[in-house]
Amino acid sequence: MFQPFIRKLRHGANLSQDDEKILANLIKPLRNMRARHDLSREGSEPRVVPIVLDGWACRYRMLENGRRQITALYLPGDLCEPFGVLPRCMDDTIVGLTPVSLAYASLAAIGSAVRSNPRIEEALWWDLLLATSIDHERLASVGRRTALERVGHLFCEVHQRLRLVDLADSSSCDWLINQFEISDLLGLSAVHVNRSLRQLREAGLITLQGHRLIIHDLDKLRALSYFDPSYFHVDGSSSL
Amino acid sequence: MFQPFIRKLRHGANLSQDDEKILANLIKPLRNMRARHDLSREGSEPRVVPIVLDGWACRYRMLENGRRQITALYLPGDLCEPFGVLPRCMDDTIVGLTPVSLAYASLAAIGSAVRSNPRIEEALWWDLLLATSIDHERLASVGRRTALERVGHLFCEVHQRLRLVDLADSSSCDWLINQFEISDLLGLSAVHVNRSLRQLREAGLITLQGHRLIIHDLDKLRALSYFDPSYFHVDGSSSL
DNA sequence: CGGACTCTTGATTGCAGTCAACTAAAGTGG
DNA sequence: CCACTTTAGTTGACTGCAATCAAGAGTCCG
Repeated sequence: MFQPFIRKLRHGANLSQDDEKILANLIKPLRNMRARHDLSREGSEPRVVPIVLDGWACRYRMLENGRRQITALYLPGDLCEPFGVLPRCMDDTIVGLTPVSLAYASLAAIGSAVRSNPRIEEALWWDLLLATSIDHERLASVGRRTALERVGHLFCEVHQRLRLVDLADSSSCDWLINQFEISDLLGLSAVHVNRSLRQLREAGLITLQGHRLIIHDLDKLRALSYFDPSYFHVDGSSSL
Repeated sequence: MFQPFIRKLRHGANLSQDDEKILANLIKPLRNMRARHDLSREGSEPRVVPIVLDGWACRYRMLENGRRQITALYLPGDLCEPFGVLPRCMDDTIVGLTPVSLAYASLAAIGSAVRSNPRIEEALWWDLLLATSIDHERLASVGRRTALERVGHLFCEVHQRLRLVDLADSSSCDWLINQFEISDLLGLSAVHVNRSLRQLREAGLITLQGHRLIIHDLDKLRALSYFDPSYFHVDGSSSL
């Protein structure tokens, strides 16, 4: 049940069986949330970090004129906040993009686990570093890549992230968000996302249907998108 | 000498005199670096976090075709890495945009200070939260705001950040980067940055000369850029 | 005083946004 | 089970913001 979270952290430190038990015990109440329901204000206790176990979620900022930017995408195994702190007041919102099953870990419990166990500390810091690196790579995409490259890069990123938690095979994975959501993630219009998808499809690189992404030629897709998995900070991630 | 760093952290926790002494002792070797010199591989010890004390620096990713995206801007008082971890391998580069004077704090020293002192822990986590929030706001700018709004927003952001460390008055501050660097920060071309600057100048909102930014009408500039300082997570930051 | 940046401006191009209409698919209720 | 509504995806025509190309002016500094 807690597998995605623990499977992810295995990439960040050499965890023992006992370490994993401690991590499993951190995760307390479990909830199923409807899509589009606000996750952030929902902890049964106040100072609590949401962890996605199943489904996809995101964090976004609403701008003026209805413009929206999704600032982070949360997949199974992801912490929705840094593990040591919660914002005093929310300036952005966390919602499920699909129905989500969620666990909560209290800051206090995480803190004592971190203090007593250096491998857990290492794993959680690695996770935070990965989240930052993904943020920065997205900024580089949105700032400097073309629409086609951005869309292709997003497919590569999500595929790689799902592989980290054993939720993707070498050429396919779930795809649970629609074109509007892709556009708000990448700073594009939905119409243009649609055109870029068509190009990728017609180039024979991907198929997208029934909530499933199939990548027909990963190497070509990565080359086209300038996707280099080294920013994941995982050993051997390129051959993963 | 360490003032910017400590002045910044005061916004994150209610630090006592003793807390500030501990922070000052964290900072060890001090160095002056030339502009454009790589800061990240320069710690005298290996596991060490650079802290900017004077001058401006940045982190960037080089993409193909010479495209570049600056992913973070570092002003006096800023930590250039999260305080608990260093990447195993660098996927991006940290350089000075001006001559920079730099301090280094070892991860080990930070760790023991954090463990022994909850206010220091709180302050450092707040700092990390702020860095993330600034990153996300930039992503929203680059993804969803027009060129004029982006440039105006950047002025507001830097002005606000320099106010946090008492390096700006209510209507002016240093401005140490050129138009090329602004363009790589905001995902624009340098030519278009120049045109946006002209618009802001002709609207009577700002003057930019001699490494100095003068904001003639902060309220109007903020309104035009949709800048809302609440994302700084500082109490009363709007009236700061 | 010459050379190197940096800034400025005009002309042109092109990528991506907007508007609009239509199709397909997925719910929903009689 | 089938009309009906809603949501998601698709495509074309047109527009516009920002990129690119190019040339010239200012400014700093050895």
